[in-house]
Amino acid sequence: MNHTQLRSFHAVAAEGGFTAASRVLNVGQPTITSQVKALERHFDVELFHRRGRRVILTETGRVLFRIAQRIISLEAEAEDSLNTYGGLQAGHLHVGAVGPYHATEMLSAFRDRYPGIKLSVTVGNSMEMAERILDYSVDVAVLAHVEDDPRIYTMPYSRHPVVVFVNKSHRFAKRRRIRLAEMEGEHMVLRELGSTTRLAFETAIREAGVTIDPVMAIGSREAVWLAVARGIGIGVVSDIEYIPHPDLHTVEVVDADIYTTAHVNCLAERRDARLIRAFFDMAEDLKTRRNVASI
Amino acid sequence: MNHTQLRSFHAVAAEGGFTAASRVLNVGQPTITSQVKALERHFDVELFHRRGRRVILTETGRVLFRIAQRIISLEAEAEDSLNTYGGLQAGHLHVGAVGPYHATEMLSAFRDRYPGIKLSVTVGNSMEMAERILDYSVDVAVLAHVEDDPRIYTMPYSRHPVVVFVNKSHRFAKRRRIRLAEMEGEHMVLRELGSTTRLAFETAIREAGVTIDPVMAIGSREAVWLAVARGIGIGVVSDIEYIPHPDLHTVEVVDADIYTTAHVNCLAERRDARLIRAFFDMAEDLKTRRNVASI
DNA sequence: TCGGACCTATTGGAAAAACCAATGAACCAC
DNA sequence: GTGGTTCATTGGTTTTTCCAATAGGTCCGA
Repeated sequence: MNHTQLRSFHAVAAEGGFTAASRVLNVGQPTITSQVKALERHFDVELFHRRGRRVILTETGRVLFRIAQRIISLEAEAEDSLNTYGGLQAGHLHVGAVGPYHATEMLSAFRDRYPGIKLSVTVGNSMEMAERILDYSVDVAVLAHVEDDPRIYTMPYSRHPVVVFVNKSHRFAKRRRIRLAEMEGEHMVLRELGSTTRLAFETAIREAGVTIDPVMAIGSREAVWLAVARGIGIGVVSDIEYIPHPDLHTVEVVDADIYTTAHVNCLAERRDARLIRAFFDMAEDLKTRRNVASI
Repeated sequence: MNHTQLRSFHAVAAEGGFTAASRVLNVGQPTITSQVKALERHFDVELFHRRGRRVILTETGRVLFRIAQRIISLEAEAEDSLNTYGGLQAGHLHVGAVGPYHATEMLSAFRDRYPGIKLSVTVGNSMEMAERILDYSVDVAVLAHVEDDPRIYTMPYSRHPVVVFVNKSHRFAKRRRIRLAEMEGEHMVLRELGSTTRLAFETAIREAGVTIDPVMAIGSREAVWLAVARGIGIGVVSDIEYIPHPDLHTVEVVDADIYTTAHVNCLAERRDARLIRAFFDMAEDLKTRRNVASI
């Protein structure tokens, strides 16, 4: 059975005539005639009684019409559904992030722009996020780290200075700015080796010929924060990630360009998937707006 | 949305791959690829994640698949239904007849051959039957009368001698055969003017130059039968229509070829409608079988 | 009862779609 | 690696769909 034939039949039955059906389907009337006739001939049934210029469903036709109506209605439903997803009025975007800091702004903007899209956020380190991108369990990920993998597409999003933060009793506690050289020999609490912030900081001091004393490496931002609050050492953090604390104080490093860059990542081959493109477009807009605002 | 695309999508989702889908649908694999791709491009959605040689439904794809399954299943139902009607395993045939006499044999044979077809029988006179054929309220009609209407197709079915029947006290009651001339001046109980039996009989006696005395014309076979039983006159009837009665006796007319012919009729343009053709074919078979049996 | 309006059927040819064979590229199991 | 399997791409062919023109019929009102 041909679907065009079924659609023609349905229109004729619904509109009560071949000509009326042809108008509804935007085709010529002979087309309708031949489609319905082909359907009748193929199954060797009569679907309509042609009484002069009136057509009346036969019993067979009535049975078919009931089924056809359900099919047509389901097709409309399918089309609606696809339009809804394609038009970004429904859908589900899985977002990965190494921490909520960079991602929240984007998630909030995305939610405002596409209220119908469900958002799920997975938090994990950069390596985990890269894996999840590759196995489709997240659609986009906001990372500081840049994956060196041709399968992953990366867009720089925002640049954040790395600041030093110290306990209130530390000698830097009264300072607003320091120079890098002043950190020589400082006890420091650092993140684990893979941390992008740590990498940026260590690159900077190595270039400046400064050496520090890494007293502790901890695998969590909050743990570092607490350790510094207790005076175990001083810490470094991306300014956007810094959480105020009564015992803590931040200090700007003036003579070095230490920063981390947040990137939006996705599977390269999915760069143009509807939802993913929408997320990147929105990130692009946020970036531009911030630049304009800062002028 | 194109139906071919939907079918391809459904097969891929159901079979778990493009190649598997192409085998099920008996088309080449490139066809499937292009159909699904076209569907995705048209609505700007992703339906499958292509993970190497494995394909996995996206959320959008899952939603569409559920709808597509229902559509495909309804299409199978529609096709089944049409095959059932086309294969004469279901359907409804409206049969008209002037009396049950000629029709019952055919109805019985038809029911045996096509047990799934519902039969409705409408009884009425020839003129009513002709009208009902023309307005589609009966599909076929078994009549003695031949309609002189080009829109009605007619097939002769069986020829039945017209016999005379008399009351036990009549002078013919002891006879097996009479000649037509012997009926000169007889009191006769006849049917109404339109009766085919009456017409055949009157034509025969006119040709033979015999005149009779029509004492009564009654519009019902049963009424004539009763009138003759009471001795009001003698009657004529098609032998197949004759119903025995203790007070009645049938007499054959040997020197005249008086008979009626049962015809099967239908709307000429519907001669090849499946059910109608089946009825005619069956009538043809019955006729042939009777001729063979009579040799 | 006659003609205009309206409807379905038919036909031949044009436009569009579905389709395939061949081939490429990526992946997986051995 | 290597062969077997899978999806993607390309071009050209076959099939389907479609239309314009037209015929033949019914219906309705003058």
